[in-house]
Amino acid sequence: MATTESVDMTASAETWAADLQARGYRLTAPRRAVLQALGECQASLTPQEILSRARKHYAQTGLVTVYRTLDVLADCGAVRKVHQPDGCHSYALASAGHAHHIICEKCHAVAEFEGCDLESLFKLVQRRTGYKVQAHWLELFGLCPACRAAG
Amino acid sequence: MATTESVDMTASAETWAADLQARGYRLTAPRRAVLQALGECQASLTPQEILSRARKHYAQTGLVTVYRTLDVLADCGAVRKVHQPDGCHSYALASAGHAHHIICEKCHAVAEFEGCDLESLFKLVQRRTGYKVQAHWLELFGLCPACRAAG
DNA sequence: GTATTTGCAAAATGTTTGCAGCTGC
DNA sequence: GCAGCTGCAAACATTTTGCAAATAC
Repeated sequence: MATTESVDMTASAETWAADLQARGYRLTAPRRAVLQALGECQASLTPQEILSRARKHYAQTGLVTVYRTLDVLADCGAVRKVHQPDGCHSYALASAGHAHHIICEKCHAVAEFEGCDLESLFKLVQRRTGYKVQAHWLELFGLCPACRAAG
Repeated sequence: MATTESVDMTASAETWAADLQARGYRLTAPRRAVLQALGECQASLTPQEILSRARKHYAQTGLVTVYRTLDVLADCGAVRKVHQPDGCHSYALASAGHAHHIICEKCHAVAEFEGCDLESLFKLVQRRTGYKVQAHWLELFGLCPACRAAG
């Protein structure tokens, strides 16, 4: 029903909303709606999906604003683009810090994990290829607990 | 000019060409041109870039055919889509087997490496998140030997 | 009060499809 | 010779841009 403001915003959505303001961005109704849409869904969403979910919170939201909001959120590190073999046009709300995704191949739910210890791998690759490793990107695919249970 | 056949095709391009035929696909001039374009370039290429390089080998090549050839090659496992933070619209010729990419952030050269030992990480993630890990995807970013030397 | 943000329409970009003619096998 | 392949043009989907009205602060 959204009585007034950030009512029933998930914790992470609320945190990022504050972050947005701290950076001098204005906290508008559409932006709040996008954050809520992303926050209440544990799967990654395409801009279109974000739009339709955001409209449940703020009906006049436009697709263009979704794109622009995603830009702003990416700038703050609040969203990550989720890359999947069959397409990389979906976004998920990020938690703070360096993290990786594990994505359910069935329902596309996304979970994050940290603490990847890849240092020894980097050393090996560096020795083999001659490249200097500066960044990395790791995504896992599998089945989430719910889909495992379902069958 | 292309005297007759697979003149000056790189080794891997030639291997994949044979593979294509073995699978019942026809080995046509445009397909050969696309394979050559990918084979002689160690960086990942967008469809547009592939087109212009392929035209050096077979001038009438069309963009549509590049897309269709990439589909066919992907079906054979001959190309991999290279995902980068700033876009995932480029392709690179693959070597056989499970492999990962390391991509130069400066010149976009791509090298492959194998032998990622991530089993222990998978176990950890599985325990922490409850997901069953089925596949993974790892890409490293850094500087290739040439760009390192260049400063 | 003002600079930022919005939504619409339109443009730009990237990819796919329909179809008649060409070509590898 | 014939199925598979090609190139063109056109359709389609997705993302970006221009601009006047709306709104957060």
